[in-house]
Amino acid sequence: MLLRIRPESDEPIYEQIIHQIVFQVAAQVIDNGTLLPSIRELAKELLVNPNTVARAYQELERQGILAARRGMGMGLTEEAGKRCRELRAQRIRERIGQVVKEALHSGLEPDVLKAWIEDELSRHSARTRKEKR
Amino acid sequence: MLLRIRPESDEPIYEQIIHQIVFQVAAQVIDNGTLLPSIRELAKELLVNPNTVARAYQELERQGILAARRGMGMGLTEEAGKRCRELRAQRIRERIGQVVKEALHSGLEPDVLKAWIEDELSRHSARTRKEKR
DNA sequence: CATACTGTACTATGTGGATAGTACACTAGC
DNA sequence: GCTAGTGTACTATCCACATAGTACAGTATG
Repeated sequence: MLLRIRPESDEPIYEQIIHQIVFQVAAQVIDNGTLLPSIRELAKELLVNPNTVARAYQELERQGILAARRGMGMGLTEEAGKRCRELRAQRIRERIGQVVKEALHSGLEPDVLKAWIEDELSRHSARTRKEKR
Repeated sequence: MLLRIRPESDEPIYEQIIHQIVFQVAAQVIDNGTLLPSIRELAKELLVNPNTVARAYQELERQGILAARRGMGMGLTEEAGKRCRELRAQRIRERIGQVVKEALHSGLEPDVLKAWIEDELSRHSARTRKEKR
């Protein structure tokens, strides 16, 4: 499982883990029923404390995306795909709304904002077409 | 000066103060050369600790937007307008880029993303046309 | 000059995120 | 049954943000 953690980010590490797993499940990079790496294993891979991974896993379990299997690890639920797509939509729409609201509220002309959005859209979709990074 | 502080936000209070002042200067709601409310005064108005306001003012001074006038308060620089418009563009473009990158990287179809953006754009520009909230 | 305001600089406390380390109960696999 | 791995639950420490309170140097204003 490929996760990119930025310790210096404003977003807490345990939330980065949560949302990146949610996004990968939504993108079907990880399929329903898959067994995720154990807390200690993922912690070692991400150079992060096991407690931090445990907190992320607990939150995902609370939302019905993960289910604990003692002695084996944490597995994805059957509803994981559906729920993750819902969460992805919720997160993205909320963040778009924040930026747009903030930008217009700051007196920025809507045309300029739309131009910037188009710019970023083409920039990142160009990268997506070729490879991931 | 109208600032809306959300103590429960992920964004630290002192950063909220900074970026809201920057945005209002960029929008020319506050003109160059204006004298801002004193640290203690603004702190009382925002129901926030004076130290928090002081930290925001110090950062704005460090960026050449504010200048301290002992006994009077903090006043906007002559370059304040220009610098604040630069900072506004930087902040907005960066946040747009993050959301777009995240969304496309999560396997979301570009068409869906564009639809969501159009939705939020029309929603908030409708509000802007009438009043602020 | 005297007062009241200004910004600035401290110390101390509380909270949440993150780390470190330990311990316990459960289970797959040999 | 044993071992090694699993999730879970603690305690302790560190750091940043925010708060509370005090003190000091400079200045506008009377």
